[in-house]
Amino acid sequence: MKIENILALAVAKAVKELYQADVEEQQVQLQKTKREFEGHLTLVVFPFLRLSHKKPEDTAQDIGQWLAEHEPAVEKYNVIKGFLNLSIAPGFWLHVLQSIHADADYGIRQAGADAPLVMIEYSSPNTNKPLHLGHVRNNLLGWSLAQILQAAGNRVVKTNIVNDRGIHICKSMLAWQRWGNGETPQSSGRKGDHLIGDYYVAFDKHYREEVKNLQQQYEQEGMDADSAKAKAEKEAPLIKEAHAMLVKWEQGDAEVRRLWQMMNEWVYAGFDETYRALGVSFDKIYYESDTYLVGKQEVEDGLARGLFERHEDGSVWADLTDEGLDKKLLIRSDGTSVYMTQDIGTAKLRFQDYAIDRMIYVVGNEQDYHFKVLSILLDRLGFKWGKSLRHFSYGMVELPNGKMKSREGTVVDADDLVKEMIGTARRTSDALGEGRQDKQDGMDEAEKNEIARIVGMGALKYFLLKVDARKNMMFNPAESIDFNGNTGPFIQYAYARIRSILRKAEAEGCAMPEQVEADVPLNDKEQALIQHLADYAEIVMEAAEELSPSVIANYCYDLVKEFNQFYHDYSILHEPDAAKKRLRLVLSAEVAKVIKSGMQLLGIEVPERM
RNA sequence: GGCUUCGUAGCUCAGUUGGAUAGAGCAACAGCCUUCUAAGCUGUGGGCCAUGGGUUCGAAUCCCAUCGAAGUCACCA
Repeated sequence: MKIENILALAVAKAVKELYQADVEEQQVQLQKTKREFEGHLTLVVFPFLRLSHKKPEDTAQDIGQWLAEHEPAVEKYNVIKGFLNLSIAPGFWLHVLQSIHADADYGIRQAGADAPLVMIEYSSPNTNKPLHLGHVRNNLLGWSLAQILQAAGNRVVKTNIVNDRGIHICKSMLAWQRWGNGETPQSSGRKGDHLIGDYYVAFDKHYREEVKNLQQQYEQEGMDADSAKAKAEKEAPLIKEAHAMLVKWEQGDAEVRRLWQMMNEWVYAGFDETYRALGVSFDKIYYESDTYLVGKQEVEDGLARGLFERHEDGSVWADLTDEGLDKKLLIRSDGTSVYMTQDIGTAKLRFQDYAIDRMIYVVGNEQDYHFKVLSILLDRLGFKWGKSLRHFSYGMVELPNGKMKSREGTVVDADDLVKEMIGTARRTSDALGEGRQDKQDGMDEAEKNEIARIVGMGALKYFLLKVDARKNMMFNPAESIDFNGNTGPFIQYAYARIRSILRKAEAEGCAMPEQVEADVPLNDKEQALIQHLADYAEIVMEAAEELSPSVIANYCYDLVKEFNQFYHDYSILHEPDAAKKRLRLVLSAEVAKVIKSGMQLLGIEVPERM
């Protein structure tokens, strides 16, 4: 049982006996005692004043006295204003440490066969360009959320919806046809998604040129600038050709489909590589080309049931004005489907494939409105899960000079970023290796590279996950990523140091004790560490409930900070008192265990040495 | 303009059922490697928690207004 619960119970009892008043266990406010005061847990007594009819100090004194006499876990207490600071007996902390020590999967709940099934959609790339930093944030958040939900006892299905059809793909296809000379990833040595991205950019470049020329022509014919531009954007030969290609695609034209198939395969091969580097994967991948017709059918059915309206030009709309929203287009006048229609189809297929209890979409906050509408539409269409779908809305990554825009070339490419992080990690390791002691002593090249990969990716992942996902975040390519301070490598380093100590202890023949011995005295830092470890199980549940990887990240950082202070002040291997040494070995091992577990929930690996 | 979200140190960020003197890291300065890995530890300086009201024993946290930023309001996805 957790110490907070034990004390809450005891406090309720104390109030009952002292003031003859009933207090719910829930109402008892216990918080960690601030560093500058003595004690471990602090009771806020203000809520009890109306029961005691006494001053805060006296009330705290009363309750403290009672607890010290009746509750064995409370060793002593002190009162500062309305705050009752309680010191917990060392024996209790040893007991807590033992329970953590005995549980190999401490903090993790196994999902039973009847556990809730959560489907989590993330990544959702377009197949016309490579992944960038924004996608990286999405992928890492999605993966981490899946790990956290699983650790909290849910069954989790990770899914991806690939936007593999539409005008954007046709643009790349057209550009490749026109200027590609049959270039392939193999012939050019270029990663497939980048190759396709190049042609998308090429299309845009030529298209803009056409628009510019046409606009000039229209203006000379007497149009004003704005309408000339609008007309030019529609009339440019390239965009008309792309549209014609899209129509052919929808009609199933064999030639176009073959090209589409081939180029998408290139992109998928490229994405797979990036996903592998990021350490993410999916249980089930959906393709928009498979789901958009389902969505269209669903909308037609809804139309037949009078849920939607068809305009004169043939387009289909949902009227959401009674919900305080606008009217929303579902099917274009030319009969093709839009984004919303496809999402309806995808949702339907998913719930056919899985008995989903909970659906979570990891999608950027620029789509808040979209998911609000999707939820209402699914509900109206009669899907009982429509109302309860959850849009995990995360903020965008901003660059010092503004938003990332692929057209303006202000994107941070995912592959480049990964490469750069790993390279920086390697150079940092090499530089530190030249110091007083060679950290890389005895490592071969492969091992050095593997550590650089783990550390570089750890830095990147931690940087993106430690901040509150809902907020926009700033990424300064020049100086943002650091390997010191509140970073992934800081935590990984602490882990590697502990592992090193444990290896040395083992080599000395000092085996890890099965049991934590009772009656070993504890100093403040040891107690604080145990108290910190004791929170982990609750932190995991909290992270799952709030869907917040940053809760885990910040917990791990605090834990490591605490450990580092301990590590600095006390020796472990050189501790002369054998019982004390055994205790510290257990304590260190448990800190390492929790770090590893927490980092795993963030998708971050920990190195045995670095 | 309507709606949504956000505003905490020079910079990047923590701070959730309202609790003590608002915390880290980076950057600056000053210390600590002859003992377990210095990617570390210790110290100094740095704050009108955007602004103004309100709610109460108590507000960075809850409510209202104002200012500022971002997103969205497409026959793009």
